[in-house]
Amino acid sequence: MSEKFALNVEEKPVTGTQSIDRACDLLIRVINSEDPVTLSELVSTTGLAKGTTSRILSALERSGLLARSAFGGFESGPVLNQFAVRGGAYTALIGSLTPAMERIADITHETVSLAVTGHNGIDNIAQVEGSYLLGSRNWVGESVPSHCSAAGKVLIAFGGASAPSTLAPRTSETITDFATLDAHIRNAREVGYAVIRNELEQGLISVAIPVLDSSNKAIAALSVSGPAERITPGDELHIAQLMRRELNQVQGLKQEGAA
Amino acid sequence: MSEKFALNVEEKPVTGTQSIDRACDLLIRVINSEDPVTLSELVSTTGLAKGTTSRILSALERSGLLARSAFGGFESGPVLNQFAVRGGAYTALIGSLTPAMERIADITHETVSLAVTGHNGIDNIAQVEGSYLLGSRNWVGESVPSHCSAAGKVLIAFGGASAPSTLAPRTSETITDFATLDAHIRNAREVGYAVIRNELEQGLISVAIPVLDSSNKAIAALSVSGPAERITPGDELHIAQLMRRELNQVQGLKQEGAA
DNA sequence: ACGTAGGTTCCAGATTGTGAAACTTTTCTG
DNA sequence: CAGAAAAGTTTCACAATCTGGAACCTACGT
Repeated sequence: MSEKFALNVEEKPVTGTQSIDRACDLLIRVINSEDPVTLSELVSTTGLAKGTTSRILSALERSGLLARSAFGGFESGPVLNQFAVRGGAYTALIGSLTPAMERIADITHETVSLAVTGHNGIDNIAQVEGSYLLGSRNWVGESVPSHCSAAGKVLIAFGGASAPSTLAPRTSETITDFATLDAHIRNAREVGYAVIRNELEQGLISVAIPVLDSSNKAIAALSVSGPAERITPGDELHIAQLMRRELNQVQGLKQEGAA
Repeated sequence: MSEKFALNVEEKPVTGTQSIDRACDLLIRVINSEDPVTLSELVSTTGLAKGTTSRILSALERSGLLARSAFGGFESGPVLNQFAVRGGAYTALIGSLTPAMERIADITHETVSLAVTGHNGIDNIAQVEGSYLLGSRNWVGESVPSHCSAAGKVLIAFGGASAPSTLAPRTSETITDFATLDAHIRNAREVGYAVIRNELEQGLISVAIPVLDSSNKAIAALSVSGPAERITPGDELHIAQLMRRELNQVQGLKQEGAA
């Protein structure tokens, strides 16, 4: 269960859904874009035929998933915006962990983040700011590769995510070989927490622990992040223990996974 | 622009997107459902073939739009959940109006709501509770038909929504003929606000004003709701004026529509 | 008024999606 | 714990559906 980092290059052809795959791709491109995206932009980035793209986007608009902004260009439609105000599936998790995150931020004065396994990396879904002026900006809604994120390492270590198939470097210290990553994962599994030091961004340290369900599988990761000047290697264990202590006081967490 | 209530029964055949339409329909059914939905449930409610449904749902899952819950059944996937934590497209609007809504709730002690035109009716996207114990429950994330909603009437009156094609009754006092609805709309356009009295639910009164963009088109509706015992016909004008006064103090609203 | 870019519609053709049935897996039930 | 039933997946031949190039519209900008 841990030796194998065999590249998941199982080339499943997956046939019978060309148009739906294209529609999903277009939909995701639009909703992940900050600003409205025009038809032409989508045509050139996807390489699809203009007519095809127009037809698919019209179908998505007709269903209410997308909408056309007043100034031309597509953006998320009423159906998805309404879904967003309802809060999506992470609301319960965020709600139950926010008090603990606030206490950790109070004590450490550093930024505390909550992350889950996303479709393409690790997704940050909540964040509580510490009191230091020098701290992380708000990265809620963003994704990072799992191999250069402390949250990613614990999620992999505790069965909440699978190892990435490629290890793209972000800094000179990013882990780029599977043996080293494996070592980090094994270590995380033993000590119960994981760390990144300069692996995502120069000077950024992050310590993460897993949030486990009733079967001890990670459903999320809690982390504290700050500059290398403040978080020394000697602090890592203490931060992890603090997080674990606060997390243990959260009620009803173990039920979440089994509900 | 106001005489015509001609039923929009333009039977556009719309061809060339059967599979995408089906995929959108399935996706929306899943994300609008409170609990995870199983394949069989979707097969029986949509009438699609089992194999087809399975294939489409797999494609949606592969893209990350849907996910399979631990106990079987489909639910919103990481891509959409991540979209939700980012807040969707209504965040800016809600953020700029919340202070005004809170002031209105302070003064009236009633529930204040914000609604926009949705894909299928009027969507409630934000709500501030008044201090009365007897008040509306939280209906953020829910939709109501436009003809029996005060917000719906002003949205129609000020070009933010089109009149519905059918007038389904909700109570004995729901407007069910187009002539009466037209009269209400015209009146709303003249006086600048709209009211429902027992038209959505017995005993529920609601007064709404439009939130206008730079071209005086309604982009949303602000409303105060409460029981008939407290909100008398004589109060309606005062409530509308109060809302207008508070809304006029909101900065930067007129720009929103033109941004 | 003219030209250009952005977007929609059309249409013949074949690639793609379809659904019934076979097959596998999971969940009841006695 | 077997045996049955329900739930879900895969297969396959067929043709209906989707495709993409080109023609056709707008709506700007000059």
